[in-house]
Amino acid sequence: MKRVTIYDVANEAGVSLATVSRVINGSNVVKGGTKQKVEEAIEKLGYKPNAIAQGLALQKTTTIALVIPEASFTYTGQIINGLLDVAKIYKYNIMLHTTTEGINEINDIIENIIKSRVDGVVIYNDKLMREELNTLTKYNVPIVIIGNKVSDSKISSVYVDIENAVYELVMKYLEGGKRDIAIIQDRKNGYSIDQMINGAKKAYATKGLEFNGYLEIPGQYRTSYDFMKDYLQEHKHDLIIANRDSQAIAVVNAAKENGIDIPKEMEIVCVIDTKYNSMMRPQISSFAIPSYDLGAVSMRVMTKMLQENTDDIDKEIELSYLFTPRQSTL
Amino acid sequence: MKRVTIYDVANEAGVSLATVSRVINGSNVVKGGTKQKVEEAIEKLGYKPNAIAQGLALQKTTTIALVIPEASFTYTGQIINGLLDVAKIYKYNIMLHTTTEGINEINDIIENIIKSRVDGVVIYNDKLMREELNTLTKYNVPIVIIGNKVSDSKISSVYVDIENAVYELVMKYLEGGKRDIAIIQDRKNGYSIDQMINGAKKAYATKGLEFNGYLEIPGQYRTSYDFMKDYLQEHKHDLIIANRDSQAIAVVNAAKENGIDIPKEMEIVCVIDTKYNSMMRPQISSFAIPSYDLGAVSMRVMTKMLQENTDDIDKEIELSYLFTPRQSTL
DNA sequence: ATGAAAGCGCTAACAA
DNA sequence: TTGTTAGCGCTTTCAT
Repeated sequence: MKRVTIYDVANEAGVSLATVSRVINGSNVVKGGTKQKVEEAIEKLGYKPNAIAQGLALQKTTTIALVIPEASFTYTGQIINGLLDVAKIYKYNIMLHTTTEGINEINDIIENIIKSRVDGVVIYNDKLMREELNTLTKYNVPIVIIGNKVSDSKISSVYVDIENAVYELVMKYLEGGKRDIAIIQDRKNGYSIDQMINGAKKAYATKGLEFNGYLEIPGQYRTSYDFMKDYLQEHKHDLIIANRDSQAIAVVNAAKENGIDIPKEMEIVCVIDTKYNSMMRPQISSFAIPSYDLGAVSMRVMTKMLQENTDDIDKEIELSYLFTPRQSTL
Repeated sequence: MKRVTIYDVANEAGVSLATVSRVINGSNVVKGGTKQKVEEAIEKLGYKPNAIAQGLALQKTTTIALVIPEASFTYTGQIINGLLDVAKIYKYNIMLHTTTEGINEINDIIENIIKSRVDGVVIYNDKLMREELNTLTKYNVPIVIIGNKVSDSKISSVYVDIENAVYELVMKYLEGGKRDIAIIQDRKNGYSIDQMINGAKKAYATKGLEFNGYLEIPGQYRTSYDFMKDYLQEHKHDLIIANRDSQAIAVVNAAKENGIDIPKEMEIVCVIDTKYNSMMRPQISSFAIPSYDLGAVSMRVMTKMLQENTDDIDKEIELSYLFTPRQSTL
């Protein structure tokens, strides 16, 4: 099938290309008869407007870039779903970029994003990349950050106050006389782990105590499970807090291995959970972080930034969590 | 920052825009001195070529569309990772589209894809959408299908022979004297479920038997787990085959609930597993479907279709599986 | 080795 | 109501 352009349609319909343009853009100045003719021509030729050419002429692509860390998608998957659903409503396309480790690559991605002239970019990344973002801002690309609380004239953010979530949780346990609380992670320090630790520290400080239950998986361990299996032989805590359910599950399994009864001897809570948690026995108590909403709201904010004066919109949107007790806590 | 174009660079460097174009495209006819000047100008102005304009001029966008069913991403996530990794290598961008139920929406997506003038589209969808694909082919868009064995001049496919996988598995059990085998699903009939059933049927037929162990979750059950919990009270099988690990896990949990010992009293196998399987107790025996490779190979095939004569390349690529026994089988 | 100019397909101001 | 025309930013012959 030969490429058919707006000229072909104009010819076929016996009108000028401007008229065709008006028809496909739903202008209401076109007379019924001509509109009809044009539509028939479009139908007959199978014409589909070239979004690239439109993009050039209009200086906008109606596509936004989404940047997420490469990996499991078990968690980010929900974010993507939320984002995509809203994007669909506003007829935006999504260009997907994933980041691996390595600062160089993130620069490549940003370069790429600028070249592709997307209308905006939504970033979910556990590391805050202030410097890299500056490049984007310099080129006037509107940004929405998921998970970090930051903002300036061209940047909005949508997040959950994890620090406070952990603070409240830890406080509750401290009040209850439980003092041996640990936080586990399995990667380099990420932003959300930082927040969790801060929350715990604050809670301990409130009680005049010092928090030092920070568990980092040593490099020689392949997985959290391997580490915990060994670790739990010597240590036991009142409560272990993990970031994701996968880690919490690893702890549960390791605890079983060591004959530790959960939740009686040790309780476990995770911040983020996925559908797999619902299949676990015991099911992990968690904060119900609204991943889908994180994505959906981000995209919504983005459309706002793209339409309205950026000064008029709320640039920091906090979504709420809800602690959901399950079988891993008393 | 004002938009800087190739003209600005040309001015700054005191050359024509053609020369700038040559420099950014790595032409080797440009004299060292001028090249230097141009590069300095580019650097000074912070110029980034406009991919949209390039796309218009070159009639290609170096982006390909990826179509996947909306949902958990636990499985498709790996496919995406594979695809993205090789897309990166060949400098292709990925436009992500998800399909929900409803034929209408898939047509919207196809329309959208055609308008956006992507160079090709990779589709992973459990339903084969012959008719919809025809639209794409009519517009000469190269297509790679993941999971289905189909091909024609503009279509390639990358898949795993699930039918045969199930056939072999079922044969083994039949040989071992176990005859009560069931296949479970939780959605409308999808392509891979069809294949699984076909595989089972063939195996039974080989033995002169008829296969009728097809379990469909009735509408009134919210989840596989709810259904199985009831179902297993009355029925028990030698072997249950599930498509994904999540379903297999549901069966495991339901079996526990009913005091059925796995694998002694009932064995379970799933076709596709994710990282969560490794956390389960018992871990589900599975075929190690190479999801990542499915994505990576698809993208590789796509790049080939984009470069070479489509007649010269292998259009049906079968990836192999490997049955991996774990704790859910004897 | 470099420049001039046509063209990629479309939009939008301006004319008619 | 419709048509004409000048861009949008870049690539690529064809000259020079």
